[in-house]
Amino acid sequence: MPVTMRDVARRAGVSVKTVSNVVNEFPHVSPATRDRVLAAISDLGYQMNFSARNLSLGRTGMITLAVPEMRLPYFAELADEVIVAAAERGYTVLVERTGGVRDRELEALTSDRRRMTDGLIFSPLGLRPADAHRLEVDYPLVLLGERALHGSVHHVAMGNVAGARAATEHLLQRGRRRIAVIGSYDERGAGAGSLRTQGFTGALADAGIEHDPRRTGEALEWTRTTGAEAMRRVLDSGVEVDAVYGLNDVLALGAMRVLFERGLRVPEDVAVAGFDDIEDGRFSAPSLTTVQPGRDEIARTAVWLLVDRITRGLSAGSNGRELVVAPELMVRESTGGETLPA
Amino acid sequence: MPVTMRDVARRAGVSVKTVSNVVNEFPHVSPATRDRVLAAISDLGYQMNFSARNLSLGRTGMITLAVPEMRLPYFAELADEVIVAAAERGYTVLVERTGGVRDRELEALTSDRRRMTDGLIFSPLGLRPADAHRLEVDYPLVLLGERALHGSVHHVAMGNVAGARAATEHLLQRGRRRIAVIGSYDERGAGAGSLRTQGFTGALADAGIEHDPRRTGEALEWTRTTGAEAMRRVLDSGVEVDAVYGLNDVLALGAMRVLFERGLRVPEDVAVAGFDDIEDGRFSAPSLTTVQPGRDEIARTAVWLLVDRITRGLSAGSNGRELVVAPELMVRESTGGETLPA
DNA sequence: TTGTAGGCGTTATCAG
DNA sequence: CTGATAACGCCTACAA
Repeated sequence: MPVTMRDVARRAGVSVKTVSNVVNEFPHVSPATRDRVLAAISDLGYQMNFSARNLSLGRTGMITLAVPEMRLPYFAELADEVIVAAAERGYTVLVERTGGVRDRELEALTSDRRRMTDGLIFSPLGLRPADAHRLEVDYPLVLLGERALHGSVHHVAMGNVAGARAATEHLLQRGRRRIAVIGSYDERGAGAGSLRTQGFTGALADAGIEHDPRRTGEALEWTRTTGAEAMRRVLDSGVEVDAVYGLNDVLALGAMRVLFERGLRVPEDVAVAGFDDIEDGRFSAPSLTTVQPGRDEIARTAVWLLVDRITRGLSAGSNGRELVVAPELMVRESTGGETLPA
Repeated sequence: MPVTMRDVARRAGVSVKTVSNVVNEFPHVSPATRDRVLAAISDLGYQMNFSARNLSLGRTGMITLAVPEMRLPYFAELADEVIVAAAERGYTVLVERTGGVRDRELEALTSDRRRMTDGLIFSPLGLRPADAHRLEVDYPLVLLGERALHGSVHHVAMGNVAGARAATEHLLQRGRRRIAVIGSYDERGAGAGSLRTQGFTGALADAGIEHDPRRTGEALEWTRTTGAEAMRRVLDSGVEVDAVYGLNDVLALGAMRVLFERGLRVPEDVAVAGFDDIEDGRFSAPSLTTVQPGRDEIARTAVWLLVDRITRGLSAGSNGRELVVAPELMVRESTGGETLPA
């Protein structure tokens, strides 16, 4: 039923190989035969069978992007960038959803489905340092966003510590001294949480400020809901707060929502800052001061590194490099910055 | 270099067919040989070659989801649901980004890359009614979110008209009479824009209210930015406004941002409502009244319909059905609803 | 219950 | 520049 190259060849009165040459824009084909073949292709409505081509070539032209969830704005925006960058390199993107759960992340690394594509861009959330060796897989892999896990695996990291430190220092410069932090981390975790917390506490320490543990609002999952809950717990503890640092933007936005409910003004009563620079924060009221981690550069770099490894036939373990993308502080209204004309 | 079934067979001292039987959990295999095969598989680290299997089977176990952009929260959340539903049916999801641009949408429908998967779930934005016949492709296709385009193609629609009408009626019930609408549409478009506008104007007409065209804020793209710009234009026209209906939530949020800038209180001075029920709206300050279109049901239904068509070998054109998912009005603070405990 | 032969549609090799 | 022919790795008959 489906039209094959053989059919096209017969129709055009040439061999299968010639059809293949035409389809793949192989240089040495005489214009005459080429036209004949193209005519046959359009007459018959021929379309390439990718499974066959992939089998023959030993590659698929697809890569997998494994992320926690699309509904987390950071990953949605990341996915957009990855898809665009991949398209530029002639690749198409299969999205795998891990939920940020360790077991599912390990599975994404080893499952059969992984074999459907040529390589993996992987943004883990639940993996622990002890899992590092699991990353030394025998196919092309590029890791995203983390540093603690690296081992010898290729990865593109963001400046978690530096970014959080810059944001915290900014709050200090605004005269805030009772800064709450929203969104804690699993101590065994290797994720952004612990790194950003390092940046936060480091900045406080440098300023000679002691952090009251009641000002820590834990949130294992990073969503608006958990951010709001954590903020409530901090406020309910009775401790005074004149600023809030959310370890990412959705946490900060959830916290800001609670401040609003409690009648606290931002930034007059409480200044707020986040991390990620998602679009929501640019349009919240007030707009959110945050750290732009260089998402587009991260995505682009990851794709290029991966494609490079694919074409050169390198697996994850060999010769891994670390690239760190520099973060940038974006000062907005929530810390008393300028009102941006959106 | 790669381990094949042949290698496993040799190692286990059986035939290739037996290995295949074990791998595919074919019932009639003696436990003894099965164990032997499994041992060989794990010894050798065998992993199935999907290209070969796909070629043989004539199917890939992948479906394509074509959407405008992931960074639009509605589509991000939709993608999550689609990925989960597809996984339940044993499928994996390739994401195609159309940008909502007509040309790219047409290309997604016909390009070679489309052939890499077994079917397509397609959410068009830029197509016009005149393009309807282009949807009668010869592979399994399920259309999302639109009604005007249907033709004879299978599709899952949301209640655009009913939802927008319900939201508008709600604003009227709150005593608002000078309602602006944000987010216009291409008149030739077949998209949600025209349908939701119908719901909006229908409700006004039923209430005997004439719509001042200065209260229409056009926005061809639906983003916070364009919503904010449209809102500014409406306000700058000098026309009075006591409510705003955003044709989707990001438009409404962008508009709300401008109201905030101008010192207008929501909902006291201006009530605001949207469409989509994205997570942002539940945590904005104030929280956003909106229409929940039944996103999870839409995604699940679309996947099941598509898989059904794939397994039954039906192409797009034949025997298309339309399923409409009922919308639900979510009343929140932006129209004076209860303060939700987030 | 297990093995053998043939084909899935393309691409690569190597003559002509 | 073009055409046979043999892989690519797996699956479905059909046989044993």
